[in-house]
Amino acid sequence: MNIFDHYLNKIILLLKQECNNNRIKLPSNLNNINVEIPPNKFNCDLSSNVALILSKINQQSPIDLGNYLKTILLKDEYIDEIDVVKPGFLNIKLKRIFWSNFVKQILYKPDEYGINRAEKKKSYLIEFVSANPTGPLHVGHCRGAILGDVLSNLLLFTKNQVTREYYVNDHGNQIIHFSNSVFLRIREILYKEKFPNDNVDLYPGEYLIEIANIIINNHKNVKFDNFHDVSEFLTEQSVLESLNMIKKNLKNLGINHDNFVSEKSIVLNKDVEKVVEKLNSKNFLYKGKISAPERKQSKNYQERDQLLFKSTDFGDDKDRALQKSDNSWTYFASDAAYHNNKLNRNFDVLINILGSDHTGYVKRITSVVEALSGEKNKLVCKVSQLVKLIKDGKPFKMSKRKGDYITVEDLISEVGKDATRFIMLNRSSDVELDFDFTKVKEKSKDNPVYYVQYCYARISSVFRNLKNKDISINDNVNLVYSPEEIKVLRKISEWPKCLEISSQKLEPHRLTTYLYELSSEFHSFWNLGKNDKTKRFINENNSITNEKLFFLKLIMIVVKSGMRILGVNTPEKM
RNA sequence: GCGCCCUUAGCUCAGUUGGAUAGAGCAACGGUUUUCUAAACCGUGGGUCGGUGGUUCGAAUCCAUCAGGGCGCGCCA
Repeated sequence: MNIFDHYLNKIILLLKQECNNNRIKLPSNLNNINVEIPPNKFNCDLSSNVALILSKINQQSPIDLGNYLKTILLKDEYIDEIDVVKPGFLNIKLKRIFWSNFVKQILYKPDEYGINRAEKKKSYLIEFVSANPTGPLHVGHCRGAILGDVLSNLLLFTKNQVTREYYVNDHGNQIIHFSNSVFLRIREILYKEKFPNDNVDLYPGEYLIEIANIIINNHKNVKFDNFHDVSEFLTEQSVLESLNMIKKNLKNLGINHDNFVSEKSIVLNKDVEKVVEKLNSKNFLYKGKISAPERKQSKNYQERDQLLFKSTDFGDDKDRALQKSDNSWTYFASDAAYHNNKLNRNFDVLINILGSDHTGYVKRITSVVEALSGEKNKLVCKVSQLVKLIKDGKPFKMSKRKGDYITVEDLISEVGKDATRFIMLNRSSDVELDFDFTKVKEKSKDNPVYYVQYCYARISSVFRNLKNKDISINDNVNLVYSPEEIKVLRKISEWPKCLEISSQKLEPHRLTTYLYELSSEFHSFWNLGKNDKTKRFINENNSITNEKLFFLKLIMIVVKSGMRILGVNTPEKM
């Protein structure tokens, strides 16, 4: 249960009663009234702005109104005291019996904690990674991949339906260049023909040699004399082998997609023609010219009539081309077809995770989805900003042209899956992220991954050292918690709120922040036991009180489920 | 020139969707281990929330505008 929502509802109910009895006036909109986490210094459990919101309409000062509301709220069986503070906040302190019930309630249904059953559940399609099948994943793909995966976990945890999808761009010029590169590598291996290093269209990466070797070994009877003769076969095989590499990378990152949708199959199925027809019938297409880009370098731009989609109707800067000069479809056209395909599958919400280099693409694709579906926020695009790699205090850049970029494989073998996932989510996706190899590998409190894992390991060690640990929960047990323990319980009580905001805003980085804070509260409490034996978990009889046992279990539940959503392990020993 | 993102302590960043005296970590300095894991804890110092104007009981948060940084900007995918 979310105690903040719970008390907000209680307060609103009481206000309505007071209003019916003509003792106070209420505005038509009560949405601004809230019950929040109080700032740390106040030592209370809940905080509400009711008096501030209602003071105007009731023509009373917030403090006076607050004092009146206080007398009403104190009738609640679990409210211990209320302070009316400066501008007019009500700071509410709950009785110890409340915390006793709170703990028991979670332990009755540990798997349910944090899930808002009242909330409307939706079905989501999350498209993420969708890197071109022209080689293994590199660090640049990593952040978006983890973001999409954890977002999926999060929405699933809160009982929504989620489909994880990868769009395979196995069609178009890039793929031709790619399979041509594989062809030349095959020639290099078989006939010692030198691979041309000066052609910018070709893919220079070393992994192409690997792919070439696999294809040679699997198809010994195929002759690689002329690219055009084998191009179809070779493209298929090259894409297949790249996808195998990518899937292996994803697996090592702990990511599993439900679907891989092929662009080629969309094109061959004439889905592009269908979507063009659909857009045309809705009057969103026309033949016309678009202006040259405003950038200084592009001087040799030639205007010509082409088939355009009216994305400016939806707020885009310019209308967008669907056909190239050779009358083949643009990437945008086939992507429109793919999104139409998504819409036909009847999801409530579509989410695309994109890298920052695709920001310019967001408007046209949301526009076309709006045009096709008639719904404004049907497609939500989350853009994740760049990752800056740092090693030994110095940034190091990767360059795709030279083919010497850092792969996901390098990353994982260097710092491990857990640290990679946690650190990639340690910041809001809206800001650039420093990924410092030396720091991420560090095993100390400076490294948030270990800090949270260590919290779990410490709790596990208590259970290892205990003899009697199976005390069953009982309605009649009244758990009496100390102020220090209640401090930790308050943090526990914020968990459902954290989950709710994270899933509403699609911001999983809030989980890492929360887990770090919870761990910090726990470590502080742990260290109190150094000076005060009564604060230790295991007492002289090598046993544990109900309070402490349940307290530990609670923290374990939250840390474990939080880390599960992040896809990070919680080892019992460190 | 246009679009998106960012600007908060010396550094890296949170900030509960407009609230209270703005919070962490790092770095600096000082302390804590006969005791459940010191991969930890406690304390001290550190701020014009990029600038300016506006909206209101109240702004880091919303609006306008300016400045600085990042990413992108024909039919490449």
